[in-house]
Amino acid sequence: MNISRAAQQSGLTVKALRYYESIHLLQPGRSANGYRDYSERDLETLRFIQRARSVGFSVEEVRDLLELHQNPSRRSHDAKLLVLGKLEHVETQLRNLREMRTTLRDLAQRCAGDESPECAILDRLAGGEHD
Amino acid sequence: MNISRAAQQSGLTVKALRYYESIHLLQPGRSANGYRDYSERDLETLRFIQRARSVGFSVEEVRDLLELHQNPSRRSHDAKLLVLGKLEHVETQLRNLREMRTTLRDLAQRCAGDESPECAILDRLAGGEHD
DNA sequence: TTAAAGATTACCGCAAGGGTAAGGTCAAGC
DNA sequence: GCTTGACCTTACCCTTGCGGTAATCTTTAA
Repeated sequence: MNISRAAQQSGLTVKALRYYESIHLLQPGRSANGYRDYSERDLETLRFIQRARSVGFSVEEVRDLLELHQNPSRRSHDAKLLVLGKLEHVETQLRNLREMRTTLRDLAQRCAGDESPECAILDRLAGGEHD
Repeated sequence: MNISRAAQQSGLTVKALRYYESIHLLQPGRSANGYRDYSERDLETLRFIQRARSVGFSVEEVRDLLELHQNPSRRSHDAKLLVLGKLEHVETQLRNLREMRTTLRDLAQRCAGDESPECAILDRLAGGEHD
């Protein structure tokens, strides 16, 4: 199957597939005309990659996951460690974003948002008094 | 004041200050020896930048905020729009991360995490049955 | 005097592809 | 046979926000 169909069937982009080949994450075969030729097995791998990426894993982490996936003598312990590590990372990001949200809400709430130049947002960012 | 002190006093890095100059966000003066020379006003601007960045604004958004800050005939409406836009963006990210967290927790919970190769995480990523 | 500390510019690198150019290939319609 | 359009190829630059390193001044302290 050619690249655009593989992209479509996996939920990835053509650019991404070519990129994954360039970093040796997934090497499809080639047809006689030089076109990339994705097998059914390649497609399953692409779907694996897509799912892992959508959960937040980096491409390098996906590489590790794929290796485990393809290794029959793996220990589920190792896969779980990757997931727990990512989970922790996600929770850290969540905390940071919640803090940002609080501050942004606070800023927005104090600003009239009218035609006047008087603006609590800018005052605060400038280090103005808090309350 | 020289660059390292300005960095220290603003909570930014020396590299960041040089970068901000290179993109014309803040142009400090120069001493006779060619060293950058940050004034007190520059320092306040740097602190403004630091606060805005820490709340999640991109450098280009900070540029807009600075412009408003320095424009006496601004309308607070414009500043508020920037904050509300950023708030929306942060909330979108929060939703995405919460979804990732749910999936990751689900994955972790189903995996024994022992010495066996049997692993629900890898099965799921491979498109295995759900429940 | 000399060595350490701090400054300068310049360039390469990251993540994860997106965008575009210049060109080969393939199938359909005339 | 010919052309057109859709699809494929490689190659190279762009993005964000700096971090790291090198080679080269300047200043400061011992």
